[in-house]
Amino acid sequence: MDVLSAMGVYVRVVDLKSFSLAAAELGISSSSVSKQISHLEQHVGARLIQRTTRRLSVTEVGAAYYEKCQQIIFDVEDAENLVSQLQGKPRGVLRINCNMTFGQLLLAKAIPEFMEQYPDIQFDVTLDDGEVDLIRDGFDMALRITNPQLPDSSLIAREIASIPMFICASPEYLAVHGCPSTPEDLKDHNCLVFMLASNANAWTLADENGPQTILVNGDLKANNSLVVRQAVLAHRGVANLASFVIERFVEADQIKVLFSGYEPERLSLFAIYPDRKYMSPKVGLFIEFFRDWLEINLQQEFLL
Amino acid sequence: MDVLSAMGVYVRVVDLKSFSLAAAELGISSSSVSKQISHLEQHVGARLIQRTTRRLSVTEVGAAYYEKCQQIIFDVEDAENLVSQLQGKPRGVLRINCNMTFGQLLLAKAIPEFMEQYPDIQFDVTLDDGEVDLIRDGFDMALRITNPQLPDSSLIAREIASIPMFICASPEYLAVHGCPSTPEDLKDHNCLVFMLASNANAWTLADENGPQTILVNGDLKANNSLVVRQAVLAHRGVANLASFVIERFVEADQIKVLFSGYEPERLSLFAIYPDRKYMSPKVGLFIEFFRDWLEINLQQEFLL
DNA sequence: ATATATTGTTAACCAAAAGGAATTAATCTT
DNA sequence: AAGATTAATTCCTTTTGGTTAACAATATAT
Repeated sequence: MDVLSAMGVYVRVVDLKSFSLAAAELGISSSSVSKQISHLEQHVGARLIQRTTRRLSVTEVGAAYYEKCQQIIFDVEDAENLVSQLQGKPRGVLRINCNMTFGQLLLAKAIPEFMEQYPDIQFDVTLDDGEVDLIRDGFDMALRITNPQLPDSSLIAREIASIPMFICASPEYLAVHGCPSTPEDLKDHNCLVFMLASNANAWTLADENGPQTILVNGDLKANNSLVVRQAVLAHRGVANLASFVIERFVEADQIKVLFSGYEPERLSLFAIYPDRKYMSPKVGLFIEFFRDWLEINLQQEFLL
Repeated sequence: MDVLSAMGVYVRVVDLKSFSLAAAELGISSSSVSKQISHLEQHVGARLIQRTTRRLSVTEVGAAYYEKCQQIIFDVEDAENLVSQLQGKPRGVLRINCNMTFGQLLLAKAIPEFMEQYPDIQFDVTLDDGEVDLIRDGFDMALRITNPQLPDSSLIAREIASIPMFICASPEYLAVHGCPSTPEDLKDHNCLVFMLASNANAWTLADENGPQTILVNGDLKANNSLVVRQAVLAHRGVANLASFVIERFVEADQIKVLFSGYEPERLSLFAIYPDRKYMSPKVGLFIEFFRDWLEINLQQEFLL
């Protein structure tokens, strides 16, 4: 039996508390999962998971063994990273997680260029805006846009770009509703918010007197900034969107940037990766590449 | 591929610096070893061993990976020990190394009794008097008789018995050569030495005035105490032998114990095992058993 | 220098194990 | 009680790991 792969299966089963979910995630059949767990139990000489057809519970022994398995799998990866590092030839699959819209608009463009340069690296890209546990979900790294605050946990978060935000609206909307000139004026406008951060409708604007935060209201909240952008383009209201979301439309004069005297609080792009002794060279390499790529392709000053 | 077993093979190949020796030791063909190493190299994406048909050298990458593999294999065993421990059901093979004569005379008797009691434990016994590296040679534990001095290294050495030594000779020898009564008298006798410890011909005897050490000479040195005993039985001279080596013959009056006023320096029996977080219950169990067994079966006072 | 022995690699082949699909069994929900 | 969900089991196919034998390369002995 391949003990190591069985350990991997076991860990996923315990994580997901389900044979079938683990099977789906690992891309194998549930019968295979069942067999592997049985074999592993036979191998260690103890029942690891108490299972009825309907529910699983990890035994005391199983819980202790689970911890060990996690560590061992981690160490095996570490060893392979070490080799890869000493070897100087990055290889293998880079499993990357990224925010939805940023991924669609920027990461999606950067990856083919990177792959051109490093043909021995494969990509496995997952875009979503939910909470991610890198280790649990098996990602090598994540790209996350958040307020520039320090993320938690044992992960390393490296800020690789600062994302300018812009309060904006369509010319047509402004023609009808007027152009807000002070932050206070926003209270009288329909503010379309991209709702991910907990306080997405608190917009912070800074001028030479320092920052101020305005609570805004409107008739659309969406968890996807393209939905918000679409509403802006349909003249529905004012939004606070990232430069990369609107740049094309600003250049085409379909969207106007407001508040030239103020600067909305920027967001930060963090590259997040596990803190391991030997980082996979793939990860380091891609982060470097992407940082440089963004410096060229993220037109930070396109309308300041 | 079974990465873990390939790691095991790799470690042995590096240890022994030979594919064929590793194959022999692991009980598989050398072609299998060759394949596994190749697969492992392919898996990690680097050459681990630089090989001509005649000589091996571990690459820089291979050396680093070797360390990792050792640790991983160790940790996997540790995890299984942990399970076994929590489980309370000792299982599996106990690989034990022991001194030659002690093993033949005492360990050999104890093992069947132990197996009677714990039928789920198998034994793999190796007797020799050479230097042993538990980890390298894959033993779970060793039993070693030495002067009561602290052994080195990262191993745990637990003294489980004190072995009385006796200066002895056959009645026939004594009739011809006389009976030595002071340690100094030994200089005039043919002293047969069991030659393992570096200073085997320095015999230390203690009386109420404290210990004194005598350098003895004779015409036989052997690295096996049964050879020495045989010489004693053939009236060749005086020897310093462990109680368990001569007891049968003392009881049968074929060997006489000398120096009732003195006590030769005792040796200690150490149980030696790796210092791991989770000791295999097999090991602990057997040590306990054997200590108790020796207390009954090692007739420490049979002729004092 | 030539022959010989040793050692790792490769190829062909075989047995055993792993993996998948479909069926069965168990139990939770309604 | 019926239906739905989930793990176990069975049967079948594919893959892997292993062996033997022939081969290539390189020390050592003569």
